[in-house]
Amino acid sequence: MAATKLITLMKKCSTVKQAKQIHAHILINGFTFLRPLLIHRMLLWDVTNYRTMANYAYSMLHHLHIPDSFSWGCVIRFFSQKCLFTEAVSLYVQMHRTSLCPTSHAVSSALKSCARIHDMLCGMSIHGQVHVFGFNTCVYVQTALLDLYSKIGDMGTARKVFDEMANKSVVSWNSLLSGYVKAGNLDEAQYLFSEIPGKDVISWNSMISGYAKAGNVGQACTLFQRMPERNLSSWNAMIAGFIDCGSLVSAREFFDTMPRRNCVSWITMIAGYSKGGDVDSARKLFDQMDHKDLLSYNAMIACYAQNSKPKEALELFNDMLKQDIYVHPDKMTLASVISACSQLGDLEHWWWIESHMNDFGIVLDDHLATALIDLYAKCGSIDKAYELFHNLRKRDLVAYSAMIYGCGINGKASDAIKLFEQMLAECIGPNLVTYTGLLTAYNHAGLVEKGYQCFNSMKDYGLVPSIDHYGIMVDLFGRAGYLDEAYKLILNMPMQPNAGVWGALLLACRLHNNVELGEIAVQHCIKLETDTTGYCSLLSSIYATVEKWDDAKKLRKGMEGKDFTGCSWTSNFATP
DNA sequence: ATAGGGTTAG
Repeated sequence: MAATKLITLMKKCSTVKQAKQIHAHILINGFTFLRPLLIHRMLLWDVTNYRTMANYAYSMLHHLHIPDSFSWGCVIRFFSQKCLFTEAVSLYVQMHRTSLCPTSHAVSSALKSCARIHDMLCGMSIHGQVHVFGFNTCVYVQTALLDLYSKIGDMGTARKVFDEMANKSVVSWNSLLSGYVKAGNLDEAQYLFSEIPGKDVISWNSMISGYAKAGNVGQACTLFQRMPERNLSSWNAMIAGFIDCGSLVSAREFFDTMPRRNCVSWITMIAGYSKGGDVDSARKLFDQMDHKDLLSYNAMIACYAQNSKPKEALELFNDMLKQDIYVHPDKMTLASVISACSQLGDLEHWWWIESHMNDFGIVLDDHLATALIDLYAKCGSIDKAYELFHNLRKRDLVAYSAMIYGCGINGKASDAIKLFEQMLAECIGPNLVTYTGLLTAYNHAGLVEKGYQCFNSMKDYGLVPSIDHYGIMVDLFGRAGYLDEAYKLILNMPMQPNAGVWGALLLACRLHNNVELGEIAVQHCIKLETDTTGYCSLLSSIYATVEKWDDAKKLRKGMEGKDFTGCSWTSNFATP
């Protein structure tokens, strides 16, 4: 077959199977020079299974006897366009080892990929190569470089690259602008915005979301009305801005009036309802969506997981896997799903998912491992949790807090304290969640004095104890028999005590048979919660123990006909 | 090459 014929075939070919046939012909005829062209053509396809494509492109590259820089550039650009950033960077490194001179496509795509995965080590080394290979005047490469620094928030370097650029495009301006917006430097952004020659929609949109994120919705609205042309993103930026300011109603108004909507509009709105705790409205919107993509499923599943509806989260996850057009779950899906399993204490559901990890094409990363630490710890497998914790690449605040809490609920107070000290040594500042775990640990170990010291040390880190922290302290004092201290703590709380706090006191009164405080506590509990049978039964058993039969009788009469055996409150505080 | 969307701990 002639080379020209093969080139025509290449232009028509649209499946991997056809490409393989053409490739075979190329090999038979010895037209190796046609391989880069085939790769190039294939990568222009609009296909859904990028990973298969990417793997194939990669293997083609390695079948070339001497891969040329053009082919490398094509494949690297393809990977970065399809969001396979880690793969793109590793390809660039491989190419660099062959001592080929990269194309501008290769360099700019590699820089973009570094920016997305925050691989600054690689990014900066490519920065060095930019000078070596003489891309000082290439707008694409320089803009990608500027964008890299802009994205990680190093505005000084970003500005330096920008100032030294011989040619700037509107993209370069926008890149710098979005960096200032993200850094919250609105003054600089505003000044830059006024200087941009030939602003486009993206410049306007960046400025709008800058004002909206800073809480200045009024100014965002003004710009929105003044801008010469609006696109979908302009509307979406306004919706996101309203949601950031908590005005869900205005967000919904914009959502309803916009001329067209895309997935981003829907997801922004769903996430907004989720943050506001309005799960029903979120689900209603979700059901109205025509084409649900991965991100819309993720938003809805996360909505359930974050609003204490783990069963619904898992149900939706199962629905997602059963769709006609298969939606491939990703790491973010699993993070929410693991959180749901953890809330249910359902380790077996996770094991089922784990057995499908390869099918999903998901590799465990630190983020998922942290979610798993919480799951395993909650299910009592503290050793497995420790194993995951030790295998983390980097232990951050969330990982430490999850592990400390895990130790706390598993009665390993000394481990929790050790972890806390280790965390401080690594200069990671604790937050309220860390202290919840730590206080839980002291509570389970019954270490009253140390626990109280710990509670008082919160202010050293600028932390104000929440109602839950007070609840744990009341429980700790109360169980140890320091009922007066527990009561004093409640009276001195800076906020209104809730049923949980009074309930902890009531339980302590039951343990130590204190009628006076028990009556006070139960009165507050009844005032604060509708389902009060559990509280009453606790009080009644106090009466019974101290042989106040009349009071016990009276109380039981009041509860007649009510079933309090399955009361969730009593099981929450059940003694070990 | 730039804007607008979904992840983990109580």
